[in-house]
Amino acid sequence: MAVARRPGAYVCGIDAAMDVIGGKWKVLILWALHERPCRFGELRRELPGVTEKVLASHLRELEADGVVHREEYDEVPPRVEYSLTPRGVSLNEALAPLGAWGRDHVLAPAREAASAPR
Amino acid sequence: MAVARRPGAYVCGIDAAMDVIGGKWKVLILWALHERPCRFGELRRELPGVTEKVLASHLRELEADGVVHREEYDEVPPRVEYSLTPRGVSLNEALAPLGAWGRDHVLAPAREAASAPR
DNA sequence: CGGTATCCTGGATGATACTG
DNA sequence: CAGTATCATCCAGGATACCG
Repeated sequence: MAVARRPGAYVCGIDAAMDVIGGKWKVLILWALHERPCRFGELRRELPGVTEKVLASHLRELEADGVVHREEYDEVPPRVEYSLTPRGVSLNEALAPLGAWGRDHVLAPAREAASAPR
Repeated sequence: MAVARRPGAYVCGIDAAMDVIGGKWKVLILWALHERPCRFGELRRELPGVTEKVLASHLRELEADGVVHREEYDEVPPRVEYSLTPRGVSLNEALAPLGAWGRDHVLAPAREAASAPR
């Protein structure tokens, strides 16, 4: 993924968007920030298993893609807060149908067609 | 990605869905099949740059996830046709807003809010 | 607290050749 | 035509350590 927004070569909008959310933790970061702005340490706790390096790298990419805003407070101790930009909010909204699909078709195995709702 | 549908451990529907469409070419395969059923060789031509191995592997995973149907005709020469299942169609529909977002926010650089981002 | 700097590994992807 | 088999490569992601 590195820095999303590869030079040209997008076939359609979907793979362009995939390039923005293509990191392993990116949609989860967006999901967490969707609920409220978070500090670095908070995000780390929200995403069990992510390393600092990867979290920092994903945040920088999301910032470069204009979906995450980074607000740095020049205090001691240092404080940085991440939040969604309007673009990030709209991305999250565009992701919602996909989330619903995943819930219905991946997370809820049975109870799809019209039979045996457990 | 291997075989999407990792054992548990999904935080929300979105990353579950991401696991299904997480291959480099998967959304493009879905996009191509959305227009019409395709044979293996057709798909290969639709996706310039994909190798046979990766295409076959992605197709098998999409089939295992129930979004692609594989119809094998026992003829000479051999013929196999891939198409979307109803589940695949709904996945594609869930992907549409994301595609629209990518078009508006990644492919079309300017002309967004009312100013000049980037 | 909020990172950066290195080094490293595994899995996804690619190239090529071969088969039913 | 529609793959499979093998080998090579690339790089996102992870582990660890250190810095302002």
